[in-house]
Amino acid sequence: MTQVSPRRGRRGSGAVTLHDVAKLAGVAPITASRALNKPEQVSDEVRKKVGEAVARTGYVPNLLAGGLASTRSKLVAAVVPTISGPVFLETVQALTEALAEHGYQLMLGQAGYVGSREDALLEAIIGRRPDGIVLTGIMHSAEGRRRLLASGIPVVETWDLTPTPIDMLVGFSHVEVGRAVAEFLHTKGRRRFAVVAGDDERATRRLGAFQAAALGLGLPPVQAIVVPAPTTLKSGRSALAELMDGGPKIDAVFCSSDLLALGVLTEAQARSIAVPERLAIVGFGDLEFAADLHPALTTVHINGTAIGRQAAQFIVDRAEGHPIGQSVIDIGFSIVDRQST
Amino acid sequence: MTQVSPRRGRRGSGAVTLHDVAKLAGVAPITASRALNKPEQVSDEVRKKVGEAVARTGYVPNLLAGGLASTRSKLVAAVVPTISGPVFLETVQALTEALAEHGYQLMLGQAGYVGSREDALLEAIIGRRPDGIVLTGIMHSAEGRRRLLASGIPVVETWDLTPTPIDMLVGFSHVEVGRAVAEFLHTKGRRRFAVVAGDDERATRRLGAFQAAALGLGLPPVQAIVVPAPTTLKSGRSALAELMDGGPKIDAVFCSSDLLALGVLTEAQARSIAVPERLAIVGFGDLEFAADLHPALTTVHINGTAIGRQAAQFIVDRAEGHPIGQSVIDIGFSIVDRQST
DNA sequence: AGTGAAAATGGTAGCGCTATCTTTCGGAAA
DNA sequence: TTTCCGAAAGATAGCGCTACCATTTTCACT
Repeated sequence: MTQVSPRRGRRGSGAVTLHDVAKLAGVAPITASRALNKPEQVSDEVRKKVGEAVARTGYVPNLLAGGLASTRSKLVAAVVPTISGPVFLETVQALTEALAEHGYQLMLGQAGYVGSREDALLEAIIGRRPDGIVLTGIMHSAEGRRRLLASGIPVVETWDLTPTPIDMLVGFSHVEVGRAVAEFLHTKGRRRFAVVAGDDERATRRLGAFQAAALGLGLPPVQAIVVPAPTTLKSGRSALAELMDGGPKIDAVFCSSDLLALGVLTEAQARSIAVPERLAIVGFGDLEFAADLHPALTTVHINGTAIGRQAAQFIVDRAEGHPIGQSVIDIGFSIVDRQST
Repeated sequence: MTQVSPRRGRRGSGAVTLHDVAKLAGVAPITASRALNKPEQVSDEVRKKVGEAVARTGYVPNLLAGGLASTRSKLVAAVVPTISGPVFLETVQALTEALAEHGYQLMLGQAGYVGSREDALLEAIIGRRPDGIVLTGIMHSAEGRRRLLASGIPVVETWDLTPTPIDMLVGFSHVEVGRAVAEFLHTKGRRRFAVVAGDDERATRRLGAFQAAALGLGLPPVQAIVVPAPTTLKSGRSALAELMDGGPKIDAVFCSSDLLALGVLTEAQARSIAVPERLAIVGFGDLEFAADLHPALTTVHINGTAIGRQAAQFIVDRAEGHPIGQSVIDIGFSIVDRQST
């Protein structure tokens, strides 16, 4: 009752604080805090008074302070190679939404495909003490993995299946994809394969498995064109040009992204190569436009939304202390057979 | 000298703190803080000792605590309608990178085109006390604008030019775009226009200006097909189908996104409508693939990277207390004349 | 009426860091 | 030598919030 705090002046943001709200509501600060964060623990009357005080003052809780005090920041970091590759967008979107439902906010970091900024990025992320970190197909450096592990922050790796996950994981096997596509094309009667792949690690793995499977099927060697990641329509066009202008004839191309496939398709049209009659094309990703191309693109479908949602689930469960059954989930994939094969 | 702090136990994250580093380096915490944040204010010796202590302990500064104490969070929030529309990606990417260079981190929020989540999102953002907020073509509600203003956080609106910006702004005139495209097509000898546009506010504005300009040019009424945002290749296809199957003949279509334009182009190919001979197509956005389509797509180029960079500049300048010359920048646009017209 | 347990509220003490002020100290000016 | 000044380092006091524990109130049940 002897509280006097005439806002001495120089420090602080000058914004409304929980103290102000509490005073206006006539309760202790801690009670006001509970009214907002654990409403079931206070009486209806307090809840109402505090609610009114909040409305009257326009109070917005300072989550930095809350996070510091509670060691729960309600922040989740997502790291992608680059945001402009449309592949992970679906995952990031689902992640953002699923997290928002639980009151978590997403922090975005771009690692770049080359992995130079990785260190500074990690510092920036860990320093923010997020409640979780979602990695999409990156984190090459052993040093980086060690730092993540040391930080004690829950980590979800996605879009891949590694034998030694840092922590949790939701993805699928790129090796399986490569093999499955090779078999699929073989079943369709194709025999002379080519691959156009980005030079990132996962695409390379798919490529390798595809080649191995073709070999196992007794087919001639697979021609491979490697293009720089992120992949573009343009690289797809020039890759097909290269494929047609030199080297042995081919009757099927497996592309490491739908954008690349669109490029191949575009070049095929420009050269009046009939798809799928003379050339079969398979993409990867099943981007939203794939189904509506002409001809509709056969591609490998990955449920990016499910990956994002599951990653969010993992992190929220971990943060709330719920037990987690499986910490590694293979989300699988499917080949969507459309008109381009 | 009587300091005793045996880590009493239950609270806190258990991580290495600045105190630990300072103790190991044999200096006061505040000195360690300075060694890290204002290195020019300490002696070489201290800088070295602290550096070693950091390396030995693996210390990562807690930015939540730092932000709370200094009221500068080094966080910037970006709000987009949805991340899956590729239009803003370039801007977000440039923003992330430019901010990272100055030690700022990006927080991503999706408002949705409908603007229902806006309120909760604002709460989550403002509560984090970011040093700046970047808005991309949203924030309809007057209430939202009021809250932003009240928060005192620097705001940059982008991708639009409004007469009454909340704070800072970097964008271009959608009205000008609509008019310019109409004139462009007219110059090219086209006379019977159609528009396929998403139902978001900005696209609608472009549409309106396009129609008005066509009218002013003495052309017949412009047929408009409005499709739901975010726009897709599929909507583009069905829009052209609708346009061809009923109504008066047309010889040019202005699409409110490149994806839509790709859809129109695809449908035209499926129907063997020669582009550009019988139908001219203009897109919007100049996505990376536009130049490499067949035929290459004529489209409106917006320098999304410049927008992102300028927005970052605005915020950093504001945060560091540098004076800002212009607080409203018209970044302009250009029509890239390619093969589809 | 008496008891104990649960529900509701409050007090205290930090979370880990930095703004602000104060002290210390070497050396240039007087 | 004395004085003064700036550079370097430290002590103090929070930033705004919540964990933890203590206290008060309520109320079902003997």
